[in-house]
Amino acid sequence: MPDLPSRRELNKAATRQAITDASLTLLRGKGPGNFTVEDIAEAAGISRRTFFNYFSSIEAALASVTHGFLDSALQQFRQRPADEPILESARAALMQLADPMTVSPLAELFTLTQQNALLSRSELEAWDHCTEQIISAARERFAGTPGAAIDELYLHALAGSVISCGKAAMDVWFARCGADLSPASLAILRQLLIDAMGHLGSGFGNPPVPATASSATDAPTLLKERL
Amino acid sequence: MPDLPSRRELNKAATRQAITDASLTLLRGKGPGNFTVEDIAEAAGISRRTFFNYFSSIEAALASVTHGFLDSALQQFRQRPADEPILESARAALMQLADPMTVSPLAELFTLTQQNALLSRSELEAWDHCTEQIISAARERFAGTPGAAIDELYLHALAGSVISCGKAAMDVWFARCGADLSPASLAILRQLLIDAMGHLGSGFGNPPVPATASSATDAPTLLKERL
DNA sequence: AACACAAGTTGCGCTGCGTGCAAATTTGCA
DNA sequence: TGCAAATTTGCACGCAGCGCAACTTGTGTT
Repeated sequence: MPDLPSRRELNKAATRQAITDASLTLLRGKGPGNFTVEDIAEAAGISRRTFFNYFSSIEAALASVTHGFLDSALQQFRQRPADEPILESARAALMQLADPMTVSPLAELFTLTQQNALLSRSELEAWDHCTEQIISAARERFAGTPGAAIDELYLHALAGSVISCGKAAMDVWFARCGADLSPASLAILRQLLIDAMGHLGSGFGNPPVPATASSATDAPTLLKERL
Repeated sequence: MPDLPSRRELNKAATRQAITDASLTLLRGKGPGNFTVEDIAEAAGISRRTFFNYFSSIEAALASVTHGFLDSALQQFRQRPADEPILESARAALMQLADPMTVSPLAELFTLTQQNALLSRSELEAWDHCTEQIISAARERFAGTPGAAIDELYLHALAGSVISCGKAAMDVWFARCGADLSPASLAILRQLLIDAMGHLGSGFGNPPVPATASSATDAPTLLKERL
């Protein structure tokens, strides 16, 4: 099953890639809302109609970047040991986002998108889709434990909160560092992810600047999870 | 300022209301996607063009229900005492959702929407918009405290998680009770909101069924917040 | 009350989206 | 090689969304 890259599959993947590439190029060049599906089709070397065979809208084509990104994070989550605290699994999975190769496309989308409300729709959809998949993944994990009845509320609230914290870290990081992808910038993102999950793990019990000073930027609260 | 309902304001409010009413009626009658802006305009007694003076799309018109709902919740949050633990404020604000008059329109939207991916876009947008407003509200509150520098990450992560938990409670409640608005059903919603905020406040430290049994449906973990 | 001005509504026209359909083209398989 | 299935493409249609220029209605002034 993993080794069947038939000609059809390859072509489809290539076309799909060509579409998203063309979309991103046009987004860079003309800015959001200033190009049409026909422009994309022409740039990708296909017909307008074929575009719609792959994506239902321009936004959807661009959101495929986000989808790919979140899917890989989810993949990380799934292959975590089942006996690990679930927040720790989530943290580890989110951590993989700080890799330059992975985060780079998304960061660019952020730059070009954030001001524009139109595009953010599909982005929200992508994050929401990921939330649902996390719920499934977590449900499967807990299904392994025999006795316990599965608490759907727990699953939904947890998955939603984890995703929210990931998004919060990205938002703050982007507001702070812009499109900077330098190692220093990525280190900040990494730390923001850790801190966000830390806040979540401690029930948001430590409002801004807990006791003594020490700016939260340098040595924030470590992630000393309950195990 | 509160007492200037000029004729123009009243007309606009009435038209706006007429549009959303007509939209909801058509949604009920014909189902999502089976009616046009022109239909709405006709039912509301206005021109197609005027519709677009109020809303940029059908979804936006329907989402005004959600917006109104969340806005009132936000209003509750803002008028909470500033020295109250912030999670408690959020819990109290979300609690007001369990009121039949308030939750009824939203519950109906849920019934008609949930299966349909098209509409949920604007719903997500509404929740996201509310998140941003919570961030602002919380930022203002903390700005009252003199010494502390404001931790944007804390704000974003907190607001996002609170909203996620509210959404999670609504999702689970709806999956469990459907469109049932009976007192018993609303009691369940109320309890789900409490439980969700409880999970959040305890850092999701108690996975499904902590120690001994006792189904989480009957006597779930109470909200014994840190004060 | 008549006026002028601002605010809101409406009709018109245009571009572009999204989709059903059927013909044309490409790929998989025997 | 030739047939069947999958995929691409052109065509056409209805509708969304918006700019624009009249037109109507509310507001405040003399």
